[in-house]
Amino acid sequence: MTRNAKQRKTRDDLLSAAGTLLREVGYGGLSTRKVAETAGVPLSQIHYHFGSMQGLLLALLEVENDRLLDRQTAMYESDRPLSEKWVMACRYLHDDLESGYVRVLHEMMYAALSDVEIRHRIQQQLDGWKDLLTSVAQQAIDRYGPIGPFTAGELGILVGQSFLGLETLLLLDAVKASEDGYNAICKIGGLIAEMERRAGDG
Amino acid sequence: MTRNAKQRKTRDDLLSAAGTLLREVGYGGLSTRKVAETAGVPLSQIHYHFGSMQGLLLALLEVENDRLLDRQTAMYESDRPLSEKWVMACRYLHDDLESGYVRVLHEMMYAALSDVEIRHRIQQQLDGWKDLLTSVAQQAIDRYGPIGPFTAGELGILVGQSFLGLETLLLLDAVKASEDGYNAICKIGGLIAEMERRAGDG
DNA sequence: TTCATTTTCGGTCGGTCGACCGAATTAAAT
DNA sequence: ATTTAATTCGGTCGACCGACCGAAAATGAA
Repeated sequence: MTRNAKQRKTRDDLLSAAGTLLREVGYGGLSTRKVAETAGVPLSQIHYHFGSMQGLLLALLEVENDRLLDRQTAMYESDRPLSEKWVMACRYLHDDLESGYVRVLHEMMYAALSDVEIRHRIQQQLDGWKDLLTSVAQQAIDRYGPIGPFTAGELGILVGQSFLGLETLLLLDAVKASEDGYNAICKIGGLIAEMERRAGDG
Repeated sequence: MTRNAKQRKTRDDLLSAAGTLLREVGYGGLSTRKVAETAGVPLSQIHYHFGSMQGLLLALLEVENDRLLDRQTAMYESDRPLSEKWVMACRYLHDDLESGYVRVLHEMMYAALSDVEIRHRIQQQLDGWKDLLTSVAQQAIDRYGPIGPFTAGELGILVGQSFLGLETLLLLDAVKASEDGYNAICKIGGLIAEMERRAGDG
């Protein structure tokens, strides 16, 4: 293994360990020592590679969010009907919840409440999600005409914040609420399918 | 001041101080000493009145949530048209955000991710919100007929999780997103008004 | 007043935290 | 082979944490 490869491995191990711990013990339960121990690397490597605990978390945030946003973007760029894309998005939600990614991202959002640098990053990434969902909504409006009184931006965000809120419910294991929440979101896919059928291109 | 009154004052001061600090420095920035200092009472009073830091937080959670849920319940029980109630709900959201209550409740939700006792409380309270919103949705369905393919429970949660997600965006100062989010939520009130007009009882 | 109970108080305990340091090790350059 | 720089490592620093203690004060009953 070359020097650079080894260096990168240590870096990745630290990022991976931070993600694992974030899922297991949450943001408040994180510590440099636990991360280093979980990664199986010396404590000092955290400061060497990321400068500080915050630096590590910022890097982790970027890695995790890019992963999700890229996948979602690719999915929406495929040329399936929108209703199928919606079903895929619902399935992604389910998968990401099981894998722990949702937990990681939400932990970072809470970290953002008390850390301006993390907040700025989160804001940029939320902008990315808004742009994606808005463009999807715009395509739907272009094809099927206006949807209620909403602009594409409003529609995109309405969808986004519904998913966001549902994620919160699911993370909290609010069973009574989250079941209906997931069903409601899924049924919206049915509404989209109906819209496609009326336009004759389902 | 009687003995009980003084005792209650100390208790309330601690709860109020915990809320203040939760708004200012977040859950992670809390400490028994800061709370005691902010409240202007000795450190040991926290353990005397609440047994532990967690006990204090559970009490705070109850106080803050009851306040909001009671107000919202009373508002929905008034006999204004639903569209007006919706506008009120949007105004409450705005007020609660400015006052910091939203921040406190969301900080507690974050804490709930890593603390089972807090999580159980949060779950109970989310159930309370679901019940309220579901009954409102049920009334609307009774009066105006089915709304899309949604049950009352699904509709209530759909609304609830949209507000929840919007709160997250607003807390994070995700300006680009939250403006459209707030507008979209408000416009739903317009849709409700239209529904009322069609039924001839707006 | 005397006494028992509740409440308040300052102080301290063991423990964990993030940050940092200087020595040791490794890899590349000459 | 020797030098130089990059990287790894164990260990330690001061700061802060929640929990707890025993003494002291306040309170109400006798």
